[in-house]
Amino acid sequence: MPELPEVETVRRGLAPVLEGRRVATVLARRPDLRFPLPDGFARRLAGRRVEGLGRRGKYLLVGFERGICLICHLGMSGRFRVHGGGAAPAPGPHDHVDWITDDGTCVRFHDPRRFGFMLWAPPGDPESHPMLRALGPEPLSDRFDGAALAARLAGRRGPIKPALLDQAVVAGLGNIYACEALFLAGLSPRRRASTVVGARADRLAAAIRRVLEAAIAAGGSSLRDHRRPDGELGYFQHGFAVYGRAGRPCPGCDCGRADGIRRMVQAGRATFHCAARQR
DNA sequence: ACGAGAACCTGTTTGC
DNA sequence: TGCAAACAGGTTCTCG
Repeated sequence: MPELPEVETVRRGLAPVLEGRRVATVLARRPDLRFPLPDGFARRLAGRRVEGLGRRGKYLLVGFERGICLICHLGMSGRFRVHGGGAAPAPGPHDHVDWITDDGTCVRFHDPRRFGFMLWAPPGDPESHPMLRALGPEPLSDRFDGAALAARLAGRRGPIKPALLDQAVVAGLGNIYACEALFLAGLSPRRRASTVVGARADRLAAAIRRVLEAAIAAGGSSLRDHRRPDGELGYFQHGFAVYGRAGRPCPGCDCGRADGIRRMVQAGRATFHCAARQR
């Protein structure tokens, strides 16, 4: 599922029910997700108060008292769901972890494909974890602009679209928003990454920021698995210009081609683009 | 150094 | 209709 806007939607949904509360009970129904659950997972969390929920790229950071921090990744199909007001529904086959807070709210992690994971962050300095340290700039931060993006793309001879999926270039883009940002910027997914400099890099950085902010405002995109923690659907999927729209007309394009949007495969992933509008 | 492809796992969609 | 192949929002490893 989840790219940056979906993870941010999850963070915003969980914060009000977790922050300031104590995790009274931890239920882990299997010992592993993508990786084994970390040492003492249930024991170390039980009874501990949640101080805050953060996010870095697609990683959700759950900060507990006394410097304990859990790094969560939703993989392709992971989702958190909040069940308030009494007993949660009986767990289904892929409901792997429950946290029951001291006011009886159940926060449940569900992940059919189990590409998601939870790991301890280094105490006191969560971002020094190897997985976070390797991340590129946070695209919604003040420091992210065309120059910062171009610097990360310098020397890359492959096409721009797969480069945008590299979390070391910019943190948080996935297949959907990489396609959408390139469309908004008018750049071909096939363009050599190192040629995205100057005004082109400015346009792309601005497009990335714009599409991510719009998606967050819409509660993310719900294609298959993504739900907001309250169970509601995101609705940014209705705002896609190109993703999943092969054979449909290109929106906002005067090229007049009824089959404006094309699908191709790059680095094993589907890429959607308008050949007339993206150069 | 970089990039393509496979692997990880399950559910859903597509195509014959 | 039925079955098998293809495909899915991610990350990491190997190989060339």
